Amino acid sequence: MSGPRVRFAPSPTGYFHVGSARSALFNWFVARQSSDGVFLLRIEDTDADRNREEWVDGIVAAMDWLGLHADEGPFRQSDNAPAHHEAIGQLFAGGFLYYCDCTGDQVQARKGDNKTPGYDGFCRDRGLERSETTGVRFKTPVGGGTTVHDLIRGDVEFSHSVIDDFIIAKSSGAVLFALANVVDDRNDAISHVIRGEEHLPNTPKQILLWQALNEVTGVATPTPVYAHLPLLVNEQRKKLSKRKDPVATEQYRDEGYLPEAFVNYLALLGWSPRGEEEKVPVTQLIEQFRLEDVSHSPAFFDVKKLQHLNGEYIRALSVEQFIARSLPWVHPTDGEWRPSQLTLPWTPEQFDMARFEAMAPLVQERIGVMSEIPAMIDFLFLPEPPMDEDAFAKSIAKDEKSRVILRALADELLTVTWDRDQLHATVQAVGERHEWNLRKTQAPVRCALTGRLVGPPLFESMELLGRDETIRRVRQAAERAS
RNA sequence: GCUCCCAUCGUCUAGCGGCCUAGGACACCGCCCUUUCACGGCGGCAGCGCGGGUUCGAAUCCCGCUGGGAGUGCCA
Repeated sequence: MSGPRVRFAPSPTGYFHVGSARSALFNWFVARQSSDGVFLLRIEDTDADRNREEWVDGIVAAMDWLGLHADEGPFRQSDNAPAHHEAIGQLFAGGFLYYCDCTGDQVQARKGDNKTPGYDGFCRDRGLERSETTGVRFKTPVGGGTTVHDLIRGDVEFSHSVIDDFIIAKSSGAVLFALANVVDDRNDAISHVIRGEEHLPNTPKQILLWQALNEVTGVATPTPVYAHLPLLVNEQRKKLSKRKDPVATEQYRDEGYLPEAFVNYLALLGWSPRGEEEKVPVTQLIEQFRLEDVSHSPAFFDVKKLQHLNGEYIRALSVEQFIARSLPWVHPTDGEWRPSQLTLPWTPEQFDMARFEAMAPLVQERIGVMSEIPAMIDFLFLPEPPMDEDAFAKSIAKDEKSRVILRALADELLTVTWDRDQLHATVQAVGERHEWNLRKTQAPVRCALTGRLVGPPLFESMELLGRDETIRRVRQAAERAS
């Protein structure tokens, strides 16, 4: 008994959808559960009008990022065209197909308000020959029905009376998904078809095709086990839309979600690990995952929860790891991956690795995504603090006392021992001299130094900035407000 | 319209007839910690869609209703 053979079969028509990522992940889980399981990647590129080569690269890159490496492939469905056409020949010989030259308008006109869905079978017995206007249709059996055995949903029955004679090849000769997918799954000896719920309605068609192929080829391959995953939906409970919803996996990568966190979160959508802990390493995810346990109802992709989990993963990193993995967002290297559209406020020359390393542990416990890092540390590298005018107005310009304190502090800073504890004591003392507590005093100082009212701990920041620059910024802020 | 799927806190889920006065997590709200913001800790808010059965007993099984979703392409 050999292990499961699963496949992920995306079409390269856009960014790598998070729903696709989850389908890929669940397939990968199943493959990795057996030492001899096989995870196969097949690019379903039969729709020449919509496919673009760059999207293929995108899929591969995104899967690579998530650590979902294919054991076989990536294959191109288009490379299998000869097999698809051979299948059509065999199915024709077996009497399963016919040519049809009806246009959509004609079918519509004939059907009127007939409620039966799909094609009306007009050409079924016309015995048309192949021409430039004929598509190829499958003769769906007239009576009976087909049962889909679904690991997640149980048996789902479809009456043949509601399955029309569907098209399997266009008049151009191009073979369509319905057939190509089945031919390839047979040839690839796929044992489990794990995919989105939207495919459930066309599964009986594919089973019919599979059985027909078994008959005409003389090679009886067992139909695969099916598992249809619940949809991923948005707040409106609608299927995640490429146009309206943030569904591009690439975008999450750019924003600084860690792949291990992303994988962990994806696994939580429609499934849950044992116990009460949700942050679970991928090895345990693989171990515990069971298709039978996947939930039946749609799941909302909750970015807030993703971000929380990501924060947990970030904090679980050692400082060294955190620093190394921050680099693409703070000091990207030529030739290495970097977030697209990343614009750093500082130049590579201005970046100071030592300062970043000193600040890193403080940053690490404050962020949910890596892309938050630059705004927390930019003041360390820029010649002038990036001044937030609202913050300046509120903390410095508004109250004369804050300027008085700033000037007094600048003088004190001239002689104080330059370490965080002394700085702490000094700022506090100067504030208290003017009847301001530390909470209140730190605001104008922080603003003067960092340009903002929120950020990493103040005294460590001062320490790193150095005496001269700190004093200069404090004085400058006080003058500017006068 | 037709076919199919689905239904536990706002969200993701645990629950697979008694362990449930329904557990966890996110979000939200308090409190503590605290130099801001976070992190962390503690606490709180909040749910089995409705109606019938079955059963000694139902969130769990069955039926109906209602609600939501998907499919209904010479797309995948």
